[in-house]
Amino acid sequence: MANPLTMKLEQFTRFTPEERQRLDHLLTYPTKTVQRGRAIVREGQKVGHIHLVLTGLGARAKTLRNGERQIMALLVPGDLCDVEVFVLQAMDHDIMAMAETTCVLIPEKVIQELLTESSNITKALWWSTMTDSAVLREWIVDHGSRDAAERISHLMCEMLIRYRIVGATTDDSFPFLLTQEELADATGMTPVHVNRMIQQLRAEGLIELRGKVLTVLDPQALQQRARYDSSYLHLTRTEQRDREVSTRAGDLVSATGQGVMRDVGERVVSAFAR
Amino acid sequence: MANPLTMKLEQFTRFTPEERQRLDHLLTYPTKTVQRGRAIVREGQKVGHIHLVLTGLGARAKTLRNGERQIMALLVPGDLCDVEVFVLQAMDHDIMAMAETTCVLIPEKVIQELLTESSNITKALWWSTMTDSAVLREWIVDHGSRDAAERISHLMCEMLIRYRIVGATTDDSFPFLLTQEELADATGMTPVHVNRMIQQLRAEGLIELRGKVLTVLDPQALQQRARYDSSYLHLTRTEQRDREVSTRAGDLVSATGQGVMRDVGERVVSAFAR
DNA sequence: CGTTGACTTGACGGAAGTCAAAAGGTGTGG
DNA sequence: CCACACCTTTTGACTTCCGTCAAGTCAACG
Repeated sequence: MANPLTMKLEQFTRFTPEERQRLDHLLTYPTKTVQRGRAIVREGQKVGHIHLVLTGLGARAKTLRNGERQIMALLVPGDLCDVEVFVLQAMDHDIMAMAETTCVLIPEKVIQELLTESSNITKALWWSTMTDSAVLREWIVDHGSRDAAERISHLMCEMLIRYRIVGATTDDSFPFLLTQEELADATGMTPVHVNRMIQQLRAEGLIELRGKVLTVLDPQALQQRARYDSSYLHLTRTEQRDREVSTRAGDLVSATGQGVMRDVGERVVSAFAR
Repeated sequence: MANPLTMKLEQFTRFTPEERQRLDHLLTYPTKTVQRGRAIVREGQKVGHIHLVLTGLGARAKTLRNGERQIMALLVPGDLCDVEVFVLQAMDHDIMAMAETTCVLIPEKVIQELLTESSNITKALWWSTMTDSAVLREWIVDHGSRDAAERISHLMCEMLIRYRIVGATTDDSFPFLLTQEELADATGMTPVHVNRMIQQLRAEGLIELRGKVLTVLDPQALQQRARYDSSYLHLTRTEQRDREVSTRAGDLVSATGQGVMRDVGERVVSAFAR
């Protein structure tokens, strides 16, 4: 199986065959599958391992006293759920499964070893948490400065890129596992209004959403509609970093692996070229 | 001068005299003072040192094409501005001075040395970035699930605690350096409506805001008004961690230093006891 | 074929945005 | 020390985007 974590981190750096092996080794730990609507990790909990999403979709969520729920982040395959366990007492929010979701449970000390032994992987993991913060900031901009239609299209643009990075898109289609109610929880609006906005985006010929698959009909136009600018994802792998690791052996797809990865990177960037 | 970074990090752990000295040493690096309205760090920039706020107030902000500005985070004394420089290519947002602000410029490699040499300080810095993320998430909840009056009072509750941590409050008063327009940029509303909500909070007898000083007249009530729950700040220093460092020498205030720090910690927690 | 959950549609109300103008501070220079 | 400019705060009238409530459609599934 492809390693979504590796695919994601390779947006930042290139790994040596040994580093890739180390990352692949992480997938050998026990997995846990959670049904839609149930919690992957609960607020107040403190567990000894880190959850890495392999398939499905997770969401960081807080439920307020009045029963209202706010989704603060979405976790796609390749995302780490709870790096905070290293230092924090307990989770300050829930992580819910928005669809049947499978995670690997990586023991805390395995990550810690990784962090001490490979500075390249360490940097990449650091990059990962930094971009997670950048996504949080962008969501604040979303809620503060964009109207309903923009918020929804912005989220769709972001998801398209993030799914593409882990190779979960076919052209401009990808699994859109949120119900409209959950989408409402994520964008801070009502399900009714979410529905109206989706209709509108459909009417504008920007998207097609049927079943649980979203097809972006005109990425350029959708991006413009959302006032989307992907720079906050910090995707561009630099020439300098590329040179640091001069040779790269084939990966999952053996001989053609390198080509595949390059393709992904280029497609991701080019989809929303400014 | 008191070290606001130390004061903040001691919410998480206790330091040995040596560790405190290392932290104090950071303040000896050159400082930079930025006038209100000017940038401390600009989007796209990549500098070789890290900014630590000593006095004043900074704000992470993005300016959209239409001139609208969104403030995504506020930086009070003791906050680090740009830890991302370690791994990211460039800043994806500006850091603006909301008032005359003084920062120390700590060379990147000094921080890196710190991270490799003292695991206690490393953990504390890690805690700091984790709580920064938690604050971002809470701001998303704010924008998504709270109405105008709640958003403003929530921000005031948060600021009261954060200023108290670094010893910048007198009772329940603290410097409130944002104009109503800037407050509007932070809460995602219009200056006019911010004004109306402030009037309302005044009328309800919750706050007093004159000049640049905010006095919280009834912390309990304001907290309730904002549906505020400080647990996302992860302030509670555990008994376990307290035992790890059994003795603590006096600090800035020499003999009475320990007592002072304890006081701060207790006051911070007790102010908003659940 | 009835039940359930997700999506859709319409009518109405309200919180917050918009526009505009006045009032209150504050600093600077004459 | 006044006068002026400038910024911030305040207030009022009007508009609009989105929330609310409620009913209705549709597909999936036992």
